[in-house]
This record gives sequence, C-alpha cells and structure tokens, in this order.
Amino acid sequence: MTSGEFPRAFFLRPTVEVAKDLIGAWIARRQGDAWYGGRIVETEAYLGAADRAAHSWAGRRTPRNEPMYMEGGHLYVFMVYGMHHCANVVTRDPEIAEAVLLRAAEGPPGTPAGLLSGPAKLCSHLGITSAYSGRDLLAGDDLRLLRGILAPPELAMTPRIGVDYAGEAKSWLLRFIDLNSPAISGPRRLNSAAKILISE
DNA sequence: CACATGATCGCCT
DNA sequence: GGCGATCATGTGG
Repeated sequence: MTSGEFPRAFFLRPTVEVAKDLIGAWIARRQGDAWYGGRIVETEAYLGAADRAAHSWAGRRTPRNEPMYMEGGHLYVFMVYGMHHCANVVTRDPEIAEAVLLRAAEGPPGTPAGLLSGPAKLCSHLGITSAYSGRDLLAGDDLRLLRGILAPPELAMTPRIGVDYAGEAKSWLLRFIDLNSPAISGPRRLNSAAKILISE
C-alpha cells in the first residue's frame, strides 16, 4: 500500500468500495503548524436514493444535504441531535448522492483511548463542524485524507448503527470495521446480529 | 455487558 | 411540531 493523497478517481468509485478502502486510511487535521488525526477504523456506506437511511433517500435534496450531490471527494457534514456533528466523504459522480460516514479512528499512541471512537467524537476532537460541509478534500490545506501506510486491515461488515427507522435498509451490511482495532465505536459491537468476514 | 434515558436544536414536512 | 447517521451517565444482571 502506498502513501499519499487519494486521487479524485478514488472517490468516484462505487461507494461500498470507497467505504472499505477508507479503513486503514488516515484523516489529518491541521492546527497551526501541527497535524492531528488518526487511522480510520470504522465507516458506513450510504447509498443515495434507494437507501432509506440516507439523507438523500428517494431523491431528497435540501440545503443541508446539497454536498451529497457534489462530485466525489467533497465533504458532507451535518448536525444531529442538536449538538453533535457527523462527517461524510461524498462519493461517485455529481448528482449521485452517496457518501461514506467516518465513524471511528485510532489516535496515535499516547492519545486517550476512545477519543475518536464515534462519528461525533471524531468530529468534535478534530474540529470538524458544519463549516466544512461542501468543502473539497482535494483542495483544502487543513483537512486531508491520506492512504494508509500499514498492512491492510482485516475487515468485517455489519448492519449500520442508529438507523432502526430505515425499514429494510437497517439490516443492510454497510458498516465496515477493522477487526483488530480497539477503537471501534460502541460496546464491542461485533457480537450483534449479522457479522461477516471479508477476504481481502 | 445490556439496556434506558436525557440533553438540545437545526432541519424538514 | 417531531425527530434524529450521538453520547454520557445511570441502573440492573
């Protein structure tokens, strides 16, 4: 696995592929001269108009989710529960409103365990707010995604978290985790219903 | 560990 | 008006 920035084409691929391949990638945030961040260990795919759990379900298009309709590689950040933010990487071509939710990352050694374990905690501690919604990840200079430099992770897939309202889509296996990471969100969320190993 | 609850407000119907 | 792509805390087993 090589290191460095992802090219635009990476984000234009099928959303599930992007969600898988972002496991093991790094998210980096600049604060002055220093960079902070972590290794992404948990993502979820949101599949646009056909996906009842997605904000773009049934073609919904509002000021809030407008970034989902942008070209892959942009950021879609929204607020939930009036107090938390969630960050998504938009995928595919313009007008195809799909995205990958960044759910958890592992901080460098020495950082408190669980600091980035959860979509809202990740945003909070990396300072990602609604101000970043609609931004192009390939254009900014203070928030970047970088290819992983470690061995490819062992992946598992499970249903997504917190989408019980989504009918049939709630059981779709669109959550991807690094099996060996201690930083997965929630209380050892593996043992619930469906879990499948993926052979890389 | 599993589950339940409250906080809190922007966004959409 | 109602409802979350969450989290911290509290209870009980």
